[in-house]
Amino acid sequence: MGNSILDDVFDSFVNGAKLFKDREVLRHDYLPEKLPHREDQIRLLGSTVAPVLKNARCSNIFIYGKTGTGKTAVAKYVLSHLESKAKEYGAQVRFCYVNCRMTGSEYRVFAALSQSVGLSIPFTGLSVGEVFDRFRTGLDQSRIIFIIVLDEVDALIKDRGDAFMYELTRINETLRQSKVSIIGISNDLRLKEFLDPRVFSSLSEEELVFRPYDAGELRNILLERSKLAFQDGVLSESALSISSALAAAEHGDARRALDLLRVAGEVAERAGAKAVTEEHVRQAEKHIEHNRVIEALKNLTLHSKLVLLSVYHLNKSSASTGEIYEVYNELCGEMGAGLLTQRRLSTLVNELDTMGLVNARVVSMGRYGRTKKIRLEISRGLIKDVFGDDNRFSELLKYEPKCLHKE
DNA sequence: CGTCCACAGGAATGACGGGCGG
DNA sequence: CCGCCCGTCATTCCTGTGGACG
Repeated sequence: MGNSILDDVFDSFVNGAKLFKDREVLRHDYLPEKLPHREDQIRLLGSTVAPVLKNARCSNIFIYGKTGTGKTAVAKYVLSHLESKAKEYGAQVRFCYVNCRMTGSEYRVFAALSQSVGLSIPFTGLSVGEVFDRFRTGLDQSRIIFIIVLDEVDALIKDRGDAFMYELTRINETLRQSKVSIIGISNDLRLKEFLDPRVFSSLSEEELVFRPYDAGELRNILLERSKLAFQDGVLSESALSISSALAAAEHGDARRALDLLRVAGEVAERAGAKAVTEEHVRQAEKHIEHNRVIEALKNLTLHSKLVLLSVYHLNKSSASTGEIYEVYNELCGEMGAGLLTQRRLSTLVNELDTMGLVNARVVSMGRYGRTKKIRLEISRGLIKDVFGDDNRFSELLKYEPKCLHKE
């Protein structure tokens, strides 16, 4: 019977210690019934939106806080409760949650808003202004109080500007039968610097700041969730503490803490352990980072890969833009790809930097110009692994650029 | 103390694939 | 099918600049 290597895997999965009760609870999009240490914010947001229950428009609100401080969770929590209350009181309230970064463009944001007032909008083809007009008329006809939640709105403003925000904040002036309130959520506390003062003041009739969690608070959050997520007594005290401590060090990111704990649980389960230990959390940390990088590498475009390979080939503590361009130039020739300008390469390098694959900072070398110093941020072994598996790149991995050999 | 290197990085513009309404 | 508009990627042209060298 025991004829396959899988038997072990399956058997230990079924018979081995079951650690999880419900691992979904540890996903960061899970909305718990209690949000520890956010009672104040919940009350404040709640009292701000409460007027809609009497069919009055509520103030616009701006919410600040770094990632994993519970902004999204609190907003969704309050609004879902508001929604059921509104049914109870028969208030004509509807809300629409849009994550601006995921949604991508102002066009798609307006499309999403339109959809939630019952319009269907083609995912491309119309002008932004047209979509906005349709949204406005559609909204007005629905005769409702409409609450718009724009999550991660900073992402959109930074690369599209705030013109669309201006339109949105002024929309009430042209509505007869509906009213709009806006809840903006930003990860960047300096967002006001990017905003037209008129937009900013109208947007932040109320402001709400989310402080990062400290290690103790994170510990409480994890404790609450782990009661639902794990079997009793499976999670060690030390695993709990180290998860909170690691996440607290990373600007108090609860999302991070939950990820660590979930992956640690998976690691422990796979190892057939009876409990989740500190060591499992440490492995989870590596595991998460490893996956993140591999995923990022795979999704790079052709030229970004070539640029990264160029940095790899230079193989020194820091290379300049010019050096990289030389190697990149050769690599392009080697694989017969058309080459991009140095200007373009420069922005590709910046992208690699924000992804954390590479470290780039501008330095001046005085008489010898001004350039970016670029260093690989990930292990060379990882690059070998990922690119070695790809036929198109395995050759380039071994290729020795000529420009590196002239004295 | 000015020069001048080797780029940085903004702005404007264009090519391209995709999708619309008419 | 056309004319129009979209977002994305890329090019071209450009002005700006920290600081070692002379």
